[in-house]
This record gives sequence, structure tokens and C-alpha cells, in this order.
Amino acid sequence: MTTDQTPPVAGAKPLRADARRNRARLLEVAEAVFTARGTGASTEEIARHANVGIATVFRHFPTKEALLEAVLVRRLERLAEEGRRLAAETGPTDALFAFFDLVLDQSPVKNAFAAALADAGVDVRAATSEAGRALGQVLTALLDGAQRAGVVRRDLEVPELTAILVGTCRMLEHLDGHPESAKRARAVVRDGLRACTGSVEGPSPHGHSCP
Amino acid sequence: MTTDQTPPVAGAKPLRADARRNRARLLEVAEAVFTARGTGASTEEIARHANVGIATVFRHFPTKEALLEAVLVRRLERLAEEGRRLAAETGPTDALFAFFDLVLDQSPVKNAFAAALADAGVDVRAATSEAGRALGQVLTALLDGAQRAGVVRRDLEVPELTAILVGTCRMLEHLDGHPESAKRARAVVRDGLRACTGSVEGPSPHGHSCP
Amino acid sequence: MTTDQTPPVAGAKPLRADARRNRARLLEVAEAVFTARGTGASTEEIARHANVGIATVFRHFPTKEALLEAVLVRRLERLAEEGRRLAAETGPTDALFAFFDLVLDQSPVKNAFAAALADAGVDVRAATSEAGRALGQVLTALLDGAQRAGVVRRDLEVPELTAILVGTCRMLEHLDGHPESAKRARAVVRDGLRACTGSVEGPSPHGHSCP
Amino acid sequence: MTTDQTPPVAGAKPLRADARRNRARLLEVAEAVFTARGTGASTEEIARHANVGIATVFRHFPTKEALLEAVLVRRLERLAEEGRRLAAETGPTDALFAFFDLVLDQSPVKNAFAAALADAGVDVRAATSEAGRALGQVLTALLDGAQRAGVVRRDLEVPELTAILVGTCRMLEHLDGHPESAKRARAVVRDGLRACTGSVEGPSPHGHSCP
DNA sequence: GATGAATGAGCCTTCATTCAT
DNA sequence: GATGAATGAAGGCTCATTCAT
Repeated sequence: MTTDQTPPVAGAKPLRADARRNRARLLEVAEAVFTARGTGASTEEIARHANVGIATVFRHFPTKEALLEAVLVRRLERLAEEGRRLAAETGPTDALFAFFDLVLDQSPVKNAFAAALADAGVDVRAATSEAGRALGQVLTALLDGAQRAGVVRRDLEVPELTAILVGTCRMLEHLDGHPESAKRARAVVRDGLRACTGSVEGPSPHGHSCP
Repeated sequence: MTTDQTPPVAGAKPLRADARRNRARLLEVAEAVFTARGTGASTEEIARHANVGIATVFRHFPTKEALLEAVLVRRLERLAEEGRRLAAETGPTDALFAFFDLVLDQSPVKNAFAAALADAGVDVRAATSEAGRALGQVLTALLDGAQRAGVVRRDLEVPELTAILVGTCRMLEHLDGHPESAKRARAVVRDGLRACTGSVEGPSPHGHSCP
Repeated sequence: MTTDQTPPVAGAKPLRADARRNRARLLEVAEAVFTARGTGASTEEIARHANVGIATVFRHFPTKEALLEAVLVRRLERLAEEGRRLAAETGPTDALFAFFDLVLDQSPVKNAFAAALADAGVDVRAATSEAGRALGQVLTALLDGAQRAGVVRRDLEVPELTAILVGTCRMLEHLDGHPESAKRARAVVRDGLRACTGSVEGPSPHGHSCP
Repeated sequence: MTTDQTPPVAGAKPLRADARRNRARLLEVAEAVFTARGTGASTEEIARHANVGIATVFRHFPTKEALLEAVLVRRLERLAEEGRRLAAETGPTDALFAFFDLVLDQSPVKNAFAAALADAGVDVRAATSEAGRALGQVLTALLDGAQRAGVVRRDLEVPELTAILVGTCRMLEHLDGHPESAKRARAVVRDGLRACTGSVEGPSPHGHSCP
């Protein structure tokens, strides 16, 4: 699985060695800075942390938004990759939950991931949605496996699975520093995902919908 | 439901009629603008939408942050009030779920509520935390009733309840325009909240934790 | 000697009792505030300290500049008055020096007086220069007396006397908190003023010019 | 007289040619504008006079206060340098008085110098006080030489010397356009500085204190 | 006549982006 | 291809002054 960041556009000149290094370092640093300081962090700060002139940032990413997008894409790609790995290394019974835990435990990225996806939703660039599509395929596989194994309710589909993941990130972000509460909150989501039929019908909340 | 905008500070002189009108309008507009455009929206934009000079905004709220806080407090107060009403008008079996639905259905506020609580967590002003405390009491009552009625798992406490609400807002925000997925996602959370014992122990996701 | 602040313009309506009180209080407060905080102090701050609405300030003084000018005029008038008193109560040998000391010792006003005169120089309003003229007459009398008494060099005239006073204020302001240095600096000026002939000729600083 | 604008900080990279030009021009213009319009002059005005965008000002001086300080430091440094030159080129009998005349004759700087020292007193930044210290050493040398030569009263020390210089600037500023008065006023100060013993004792202004 | 809310011009500062070196 | 200086459009906030109560 190559971590090649060169955009796979045909005809794109291969970058010079230092240029490729700079681009990689920039993405690394940008992710760290945006995660730590929020999307509002200045491009200059990123350039400084990367030991690079400001103009170099703009040579690689013509716009701040483009940089944000590239960071997001990289995240999605990484997640997809880890998802694939889990699907391969773990049985279908556990893989989906393992993936959830993996995402939710990425403490520094928690917030960032949520924010990233949210922004992605707003700003659907082609590239982004391509990376999103790849992640979607992975999630499809994981979900399908779990449902076949009977550990996840059958009425679930991928869109809401993503949303649940995002929402749970937010939820845990909100419980930072309260591990007991976080543990219980995660249990709520986990149990909600488990195999049971429907309950989707009607707002009537009486009685348990998992038979 | 009083729409009384007078701040409940004891020694504060009652505002002049026009001033009170402006203050109210500003809060209204600010909530709308911040909700639509995010926290980064400019104070000038708010002033313009409120048909008011920029200085008027700063007369009422000495700082942009203060304005944000006031908007947030108003939201929390409104929610607390609606929670109280539900607790009074609805049986304990339904009240908590009704409150959830009520919050989650407030389409324009969805995003805003989440952001608000998040910001509140960061910026715990006295006023904010007071309003938050009031809401907390309401949630305590609702949760307690639901647990006594046996419709919500007994191991839940208020902190995670709030977080779950916030996270679910985010989740639905992410599913805007996909009503079917949203319905299913809500079902997941609802079922996760239902009465069952524990499941908090260990990461073992095999088998259902609701006996 | 009345401290009547009513402008002596013929045909001016006599102010209502409270209005006169407000005007007086405003001048008092304005002098204090401008002295303490500098000319940049806001009119609102002055209004607040005077327990008066902001509009009241502008009713009495149509402009911030007008208020500054009024404060300055009051200062000049007060100084002229004290100068007259000294001329009457003290012998010509001491009166001028006593006046100097009196001015220089007005600790809180030191700075203010200098600044005031400077601003006055820039902004020569009719009123200001009238008050300045009155003070000039007093100085003329004091200087004349001292020269006749032979305690001040004969080549001095009023313009430079004023300037020396202003400059000495500044000088002492700069030595605030260093009483020993201030004492010596005042001695320098005092000795420079004493009776001696000329020294005005040429820049040749060799030898003492006081024979 | 080096007009080297490079800050003498060790590890600071040498500025690019155009940057150095702009920095120098900015200092020049800022001194002129602040002198003419007072410290309240807007940074935009300075930028405009320097044919530079506003952001360029803030690139070179991160704060308006920093710009003011830089202007002040430059002044102090220039004065110290000229003082040193005078001490070297002129005999001790004349050097101090020559320095006084030099400062007092710098027409455009007159006011500025006073204001600068005053502000320096208020805002003792490290850099400022360093430049002030350098100037202090020069004054010490000049004063010492003059006292040894017997042309200045022995009881004078540097602090009051500075203050006298500042005050005299103010004095002359006040006599702008009245050269005859200015000449006489300068004579007063000069004679006050001349060799004589004490007179510091007591407020008794009778009789000449120079024996 | 007093009050204080409203106003808009202006100030300092930041930031994404372009240009000369 | 990299660098960092320059740019100007905002943004938050203040203040003298006007207007409605």
C-alpha cells in the first residue's frame, strides 16, 4: 500500500525530490496544526512549523482550502487502509467494532475527523468524494461482514454508519476527561448497533425494540 | 413561555423600550446568522441583518464572545424550559425521549446546539454554566423518571446523556437530506438507551448486552 | 473673587440651578480626568465620573475640544488670580519666585498645565487667549517688580518667562520621584533667572555671563 | 555616522535589500509623522507617506507601540553618537554646551526628543533603556569634563541634566517664531548651569547663589 | 433640560495570496 | 523551485457626536 501523495493525474510532472519531501512534510504538519489549533490556524504557522517558506505552501496547494482538502483526503485514505487491514486480519464478527474503536481511540484526531467529514460534506470536491468513496467501500465490507455474522442489526446501511461514527466522535470529544461517562456512552452506541429487528417504526418508545 | 429578554441581574436598570427591542432582535439575528454561517460570521453582518449600527451591537454585548455566550445561554434556557414543560405534560415513560426528539427536530438549531454546548465546555462563563446547570437539572429529572419507569438503562448518568444528545445532533446534521438513514440512525441511539443492564464491561462485542 | 463659571457673554440666559451645578462639576471632573489619564480620556469616562449623562456633557460643551479649552481657561484664570494675590500680599522681591514655586508645586497639575499651554498654543481660541492675556498681565507685573527690586536679570521679558515656566514644569515632571535631582534642577533655573547682565551675546559659553 | 538600520541582534538574518530600504523609510517617515502629528497619528497615514501597504508596517514592527519604540531608540542612538563625536572633537570646556545647542537646534526633533524621553520614562522597554543607558554614559562623560574644566556647577548630576534638556526643548518649542525671546531663554538656562556652588539650600531666593 | 441609546467613521491588527529575488 | 517581503481586504472594537425618550 503505497503512501504516495503524488496526485494520480496523468501527465503530471514527477516532483523533484525536495519538492516531494516538502509536500509530505507540509501535509504532516498541516494535519497536526489544524488538529491542534482548528481550521482557523494560519498558513504561515504551518509554513513555519514545516521549516518552509510561505510561498512553498502555495506552490503545492494553490489555496488554503486545497490544503485542507488534501489533509482530509489523506485522513480518509489512511482510515480506508486501516479498515482494509482490519477486515483482512480480524474476523467479521469483530472487525467493524474494532474499526469503530480504532477511530474513536485516535485521541488527537477525534475532533479533526469529525470536523473533516463535516467540512467534506459541505465542500464536496471530486477528490474528497473519491477518497470518501474508497472509505465507503471499506465500510460496506465491514458492515456486511458484521451483519452476516449476526452481530449488527440488519437494517443498517453505510450512510448512517458513517454518521454514527462522526456523531460518536463528537460525543466522546464532549466527554474528554470523564472516562467513566465515556465508557458508558460508548456502550450505548454499541448496544444500539447490535443485532435486533427494526424499531424504526413509529416514535413509540415504549418497550424494547430489540426482540 | 416567556420571551423576557431582560437579564435577571438584580441591580440592572430596566432597558429603555427601543433598547430592549434591539437587544432582542440582535439575539434573534445573531442566533440565525451564527447558525447559518458558523461562529466566524462577522459582527457587521449581524448588525446589518438587524438593521442596526455596528456600535449598537457592541453597546449591548461588549465583545463578540459575549454575544456568542448570550446566544448560547438563551438556547440553553429555552431548552431547559421546554424540558420542564415536557416533564410536566408527559408521563415519565415518554418525557425523556420526547425531549430528545424535540431537540433533534429543531432543524435550524441542530448544528447550533451542538456547537453551543461545545463552546460552552471550552468557555465556562458563570452565566453559561448557570444556564447549563438549569438544563442539567431538567435532564436529571427526565432521566430519573425514565429510569424509574424502566424504559432507560439504569447505568446512565446525566453527563453522558448530554454528550449523547450532542453527538446525535451532529449525527443527524450529517444525514441532512437523507431522512431514511436519519430515521435508522435515531433508532440506533434510541435502542442503545433502552433498559438493559451494563454491557459496559470489556470491549467484547459478542452477544447482546441487553439481557 | 467669584468662581462664577457662567460665560460672561451678554444676553446669555442664566443657567438653571442644576445646570450650573452640572457645569461646575463637569469642569472639576474633566480637569482631574484629563490630568490623570491624558487628553485622550473619553468623554464618557468624564460623564460617568461626574454622575451625568453623556448628552449633558455635550449640552454644556458642544465639542470635546471645547471642554478641553474650558478646562484650560479655568486653569489660566485660577493662576492669574493667585498671581494677583501674591503680588498683593508679598513684596516684589519674592513675589515672582513665589509664583513660580506655587505653579511648580501643584503636583497634579504640573503636567496638565504644560500640556494645556501647549495645546493652547496650537489652538489659539479667542477665549483662551483672553485668559492668557490676563495671566500675561499678572506676569508682567510680577516680572516688573522683581526687576525693579534687582533680583531678576533685566533683559527678561514676559514671553520667555512663560516659556521658562512651561519648560520647568516639563523638567520637573520628568524628575518625578527624584526629589534631590528636582531640587538641583530648580536651582539651575532660579539662578539663571537672577540679576545679571546679558550673556545673550554669542554662543561663547566660556566664563560666567553674570558679572 | 552610520545609518545602519540593521538591528544589532546577533542571530537576526540580514534583511533583503528592499526590506531594509522599506524599514529605513518607515522609520524616517514615522519619526516625521509622529513629530508633526503627535503619537496619535495613525499607522495608515505613516504607511501612505512611506508608499507602502499597511501590512508592511506591521511586518516590520509588530505593533504600533513597537514602531514608536523603534523611532525613539533610533533618536536616542543618534543623539548618543553625536554626543560621542562632540566629546572627541571638542574640548571639555565646550562639548557639553555644544551638545545642548545641537539638540536644541534640531528644529524638527525638538518636540519629539522631549516626548521621546518622556515616553521612555513611562515605557521602559529593555531596548529603550539600553539606548537610554548609552546616552546616559555620553552625558556623564560630557558633564564630567565640563565640571573638571570648571564651566559647570559641580553639584549637577546626570538625571537633572537630562531633565533640563527635556524641559528646555519644551521651552523653545513654546517660543517657536520668537527668536529674540528664545535667545534670552536659552541664556537663562545656560547661565543657570554655569559654575557656582550650591544655592540648593533653602527656598530663600534673595541674593545670587553664584558666589 | 437630562438621559442614554444609536450611529458611523476610524483605528489597530490579521491573513490569504501575489511578486520580486 | 524556494524564499520571504508586500499587499489590501476584512474584522473586532472605540469614540465623539446626534436623536428619541
